[in-house]
Amino acid sequence: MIIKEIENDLYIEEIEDFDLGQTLECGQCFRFEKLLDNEYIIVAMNKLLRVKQVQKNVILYNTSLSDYKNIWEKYFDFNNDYKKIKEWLLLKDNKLEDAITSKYGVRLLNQDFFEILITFIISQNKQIPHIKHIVNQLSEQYGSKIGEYNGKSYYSFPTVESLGKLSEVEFRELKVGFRAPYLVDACKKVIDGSVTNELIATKNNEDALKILLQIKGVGTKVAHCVMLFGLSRRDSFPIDVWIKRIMENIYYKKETSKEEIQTFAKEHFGEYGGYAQQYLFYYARDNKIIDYE
DNA sequence: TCCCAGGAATTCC
DNA sequence: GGAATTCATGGG
Repeated sequence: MIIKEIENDLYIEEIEDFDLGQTLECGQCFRFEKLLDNEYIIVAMNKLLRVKQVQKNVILYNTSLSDYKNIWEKYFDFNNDYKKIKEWLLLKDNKLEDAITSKYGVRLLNQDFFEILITFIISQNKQIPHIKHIVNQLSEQYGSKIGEYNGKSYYSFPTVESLGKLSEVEFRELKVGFRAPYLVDACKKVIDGSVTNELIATKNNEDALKILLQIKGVGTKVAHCVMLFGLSRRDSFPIDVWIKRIMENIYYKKETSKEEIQTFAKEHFGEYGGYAQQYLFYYARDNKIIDYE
């Protein structure tokens, strides 16, 4: 991998195991728009970023080397060795071969804790396009304008201070429905310090989950998503309808409880559970895997 | 009209 | 203690 700063843009050359479209569209992230094939605009980390991929080269437009080193290298997980991860998973289990081969370019983004917490509380029992819409509305109304592209304005994800001021009624105006009180409770607990990034970072998995589960509306699945996407805990294994379906199809050949799948994933995939989960999730959803009967 | 969505809380038995 | 129902909202 070679990094070059040319005028105002940053060029990353010869990057392996990365596909921009797959990484953004695999379901881990909601604040992006496709501009062209292999070209996207992303809102993350209080910044607006236009990115383009041409084969194994990636261009981050209007980005300095220091922003890359301070923000984007970590965000895109570029200093992680996915060749090693995929080899480990495939050696462990060739049942993952189709998913990993098909979704070879997914990287797990290192996203902001509070944004992921709020987003995945909203996500429950919703389809991805609608989640995107609500998070964009939320940002437009309560975030800060961080830039324009093609005449369109973009807004950062709101801070906990600004969302903490909202009432249940104000959340309902964003069409979050029954999740409104959950969002109020999440903000309250982040502000009063009972559920924070810093606190959870010091805990083992079991205790970290317990802390997240204190929030109303955060159950096992959302807690695992927060751990995986918002706290970079790559051994987490969120089990939603798609994961349940594909695990039943690949491993069990019959209807199986989430508890049983959770225990199996922990034993079987260990510290790489999160990667396995994301390859499987994206593959299952993209191929419209159906319930096992 | 009915069914489902990157679920979780509540109620029922 | 596990299974069924309820919770808003939008889309197919």
